[in-house]
Amino acid sequence: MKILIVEDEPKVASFLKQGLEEQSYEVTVVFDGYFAKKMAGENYYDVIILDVLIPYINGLEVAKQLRNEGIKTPILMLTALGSTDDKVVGLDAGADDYLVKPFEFKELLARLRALTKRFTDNMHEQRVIKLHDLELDLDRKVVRRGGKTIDLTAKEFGLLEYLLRNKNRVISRAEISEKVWDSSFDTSTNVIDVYINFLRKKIDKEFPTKIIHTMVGMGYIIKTED
Amino acid sequence: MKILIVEDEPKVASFLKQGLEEQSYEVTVVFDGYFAKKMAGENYYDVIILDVLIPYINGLEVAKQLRNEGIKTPILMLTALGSTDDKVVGLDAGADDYLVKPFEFKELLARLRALTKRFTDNMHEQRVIKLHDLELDLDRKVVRRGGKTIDLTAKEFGLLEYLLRNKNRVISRAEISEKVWDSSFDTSTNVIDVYINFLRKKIDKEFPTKIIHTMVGMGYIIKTED
DNA sequence: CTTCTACTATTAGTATTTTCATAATTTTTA
DNA sequence: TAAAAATTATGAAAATACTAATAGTAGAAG
Repeated sequence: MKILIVEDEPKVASFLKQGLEEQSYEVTVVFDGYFAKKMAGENYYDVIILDVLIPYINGLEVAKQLRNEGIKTPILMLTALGSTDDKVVGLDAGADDYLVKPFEFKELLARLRALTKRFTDNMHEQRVIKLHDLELDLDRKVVRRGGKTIDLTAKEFGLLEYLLRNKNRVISRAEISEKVWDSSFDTSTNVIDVYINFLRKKIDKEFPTKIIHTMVGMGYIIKTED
Repeated sequence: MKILIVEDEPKVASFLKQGLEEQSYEVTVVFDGYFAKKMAGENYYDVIILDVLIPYINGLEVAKQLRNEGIKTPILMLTALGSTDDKVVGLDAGADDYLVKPFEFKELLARLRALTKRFTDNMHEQRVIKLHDLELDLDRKVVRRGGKTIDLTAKEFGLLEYLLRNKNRVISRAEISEKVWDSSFDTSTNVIDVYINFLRKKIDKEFPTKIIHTMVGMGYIIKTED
């Protein structure tokens, strides 16, 4: 998540930068309106934190001009001026939110979350379960290992997903039968064994570190260490 | 522009209603969380103004539940509690903005403008969905690929739109049935398969790179790479 | 009335899942 | 420790499930 901070007071700027980086945002700081426009125009940011009182071009003007250029990055306006009129002007200039200094850092964080939420909602982050060098991609329904993409059938995928969600834990055949085949366990069949075999061929065979292990008399376990 | 106001204090409610109607918003007022959920679920609103302290289900819970249901209508949270923690909780519950009572009406208006702007801006930029050399034009309801304009029927278009909005993700027939046909999945029909076939004929057949892919036993996925 | 759309029915072909027989391995028993 | 028993692995065949493709029908739209 990339953030552009536009703030000329060094104290505030470094305080923000540090705090946000601790939350693992990628932070860029600029000190005046001129650079703010330039950076926002040339780079992509998830949010812009924009102080109103900055050199050259003030924050309101920066917001207005960015919007005119069609840049829709959410803007959180920051200022020492707390009157309603100031807020109204700021919001109408194109800001999406407005925060009055001094503010508590956790409120800033909450407002940032609110601003970026809509964005991340749409960009549904891809759901992936990882173990060692193996990736199970729940959206694309494929597995990747060592750079290679491996196709699995529906049952194979279902079985591997269940095992991965329960990695480092021995899973009995009865449990697998119930959760993956959703039926009570039937001793007269060895489908599970067969599918374990299928999985091994596809995801373990050509790799030195095996991840599927048999626990004789107990079931199977998925893990990396031997 | 339609607004839902959720506020149980009659004075505040009627003050808001009157003021907003003067600004030519269409206003609906409900007095408790139960009705709020019901109305927001069944009707379309551009913004919801949501008081925190309301009967039955409090505002925070209403916001949370609406978001869980996938309703993304901007929410402006309203409350007498002004502490930072309250704001943080409110914003994290799913609110897009937070206003502390008492507030000036023009600040409310400004924040409403900011909230609806963001929303309507998004609407306008999403008028064309692209993937590779395929364009889905939501205004003209046509598809273009390789310079050619392809006409689709309503159902074909609806299906392709849904798939494109979920590109790079395997979509099950159940999901398609629910979202495109809005009915629960019925195994006794193969409409979906047939429509996939229609789409393939129209948008994939004469092009080397296919974008509709079958994942046997799982559903369909739209993507370019093989 | 004709054309178009949404859908159903059916088929053949293919991919997947399961069963089964046998081999290999591990555990138990003597 | 060696043989027997139990458990698991594997390959191939059989059964089943799934999908593509096409033709046909009812009803809406023009």
